[in-house]
Amino acid sequence: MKEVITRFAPSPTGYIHIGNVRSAIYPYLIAKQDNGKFILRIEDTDRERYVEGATDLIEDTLKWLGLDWDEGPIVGGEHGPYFQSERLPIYHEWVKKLISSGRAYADPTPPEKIDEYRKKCNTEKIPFLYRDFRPENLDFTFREGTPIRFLSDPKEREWTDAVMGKMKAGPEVQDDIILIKKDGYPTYNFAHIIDDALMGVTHVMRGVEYLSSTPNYLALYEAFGLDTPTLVSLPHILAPTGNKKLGKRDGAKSATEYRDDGVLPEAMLNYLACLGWNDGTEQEIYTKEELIERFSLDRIQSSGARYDETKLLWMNGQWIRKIFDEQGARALYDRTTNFWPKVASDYSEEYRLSVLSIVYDRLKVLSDLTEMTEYFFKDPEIDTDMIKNNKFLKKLSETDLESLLKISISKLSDIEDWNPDTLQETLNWLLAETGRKPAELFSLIRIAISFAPFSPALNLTLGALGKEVSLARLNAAARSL
RNA sequence: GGUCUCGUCGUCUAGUGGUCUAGGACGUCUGGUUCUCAUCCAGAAAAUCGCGGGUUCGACUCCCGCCGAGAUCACCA
Repeated sequence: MKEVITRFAPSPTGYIHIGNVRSAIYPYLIAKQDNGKFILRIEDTDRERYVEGATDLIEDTLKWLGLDWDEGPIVGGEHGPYFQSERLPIYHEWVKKLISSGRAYADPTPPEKIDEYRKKCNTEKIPFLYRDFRPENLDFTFREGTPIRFLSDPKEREWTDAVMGKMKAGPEVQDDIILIKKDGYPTYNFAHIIDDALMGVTHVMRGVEYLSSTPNYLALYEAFGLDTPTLVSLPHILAPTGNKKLGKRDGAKSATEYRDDGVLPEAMLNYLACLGWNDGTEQEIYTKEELIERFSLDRIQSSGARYDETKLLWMNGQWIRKIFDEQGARALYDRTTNFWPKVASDYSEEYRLSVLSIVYDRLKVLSDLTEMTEYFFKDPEIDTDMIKNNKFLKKLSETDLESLLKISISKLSDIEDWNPDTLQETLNWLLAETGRKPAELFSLIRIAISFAPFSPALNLTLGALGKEVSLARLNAAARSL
């Protein structure tokens, strides 16, 4: 058995949105499972749609997700170059082979003429096939500036798709496809076949939209005498609404946007891998290593799967907690660098770490940190309405509130070893002494020190804030009443 | 229009003829965890398995037809 070699072959036409990264994940997974190779190839044969910088975006995305490629841009490899635009001589050499065996011809027919043929077929309601309009005396010479077409041999074809199963197609879908465009660049249809063969690719994975053109690819493999790789059609990821595949028009974000919002690559990989695939167990959270071990082509769903950001976010929360619990606070902290509020930079790393340790379990995305932790780094703006309108506090009089705060301040001031445990003891004592319900006393203190809609457990929040800051804020709140 | 693909809770899915009065997860709702938010825990609602025929003692599972949705028919990939 040959080693598994797969590739991800995007076009540098802009950022790759999440609907497309799955077709990088799956090939990566099966290559690694087999200890094989994963290749990155840039299909930049459309010079009009080429976008400067798009290749960097693609590379960033793969790197972020941990999908390291064994061959391709940056890392090189024995089958390069990995940009199709640098492989023109190769395509020309191969197309010449086809021409000399009489299976490809130069076609000078202008596009306008072809459009005419097409329109004619449309009005007559018959399928348009270029081979029906093929010039009479075929020109079997390679010439610059003239498109080269494949001379098709339409017939019944059968093949197996790893996801879709047994497939067959009749001659009515096979045609004289363009191999080399007028500008000398190859078409996707032709280039990918040559590249995959030369690079030893064993599994071709791509979206289902290529299923219809597969018979043409089969004809090409046959004409070249090349082995057909295992073909794998990946169903579309559907937009949140409607039944169309997820695209940029639906606001599909790039993977890197999610990164910038504080989605962990582990969560993204996990979510996308399990969108349309499962291992048959009830497990939901998978590490990359587990995915590599468990992934199998035959369990890829054959129907499209809807993209559900809510579930991605849930999974991200799971991963945030998993990393904290299994790898420690420090490991999670290292991921949070870009997400703290600006003022946090005035504080020590140790302090930020202690804040993270008490808020991490309520983060959905790391960027929640920005708003969620502001009061740990900056005295909050006092908003007495927040106290007065609180559902537990609004029935208390101002004097009640004031005396509650006073006794709390004085008792808390007595704490010598300020830590969550001693704080809890004192809080409990205050509860007993004042006869107040936790809802009343705790709400008051919590609001007074944070003026935020929510905070971690009171003793933890006070503990992190420290004695000095906590008391100062309580005093300030008391004065404002 | 031709060709092809797909069709189980709102969503992702389990399910390969009886163990399915259809299981899990997200989301939703209800409780619990000394206040809040979140986590966590417990529980609830939620799918006549697209529809109609067959085959069979028995069908979500097999066959046929229909319907619905999508893809494709470029010198784009």
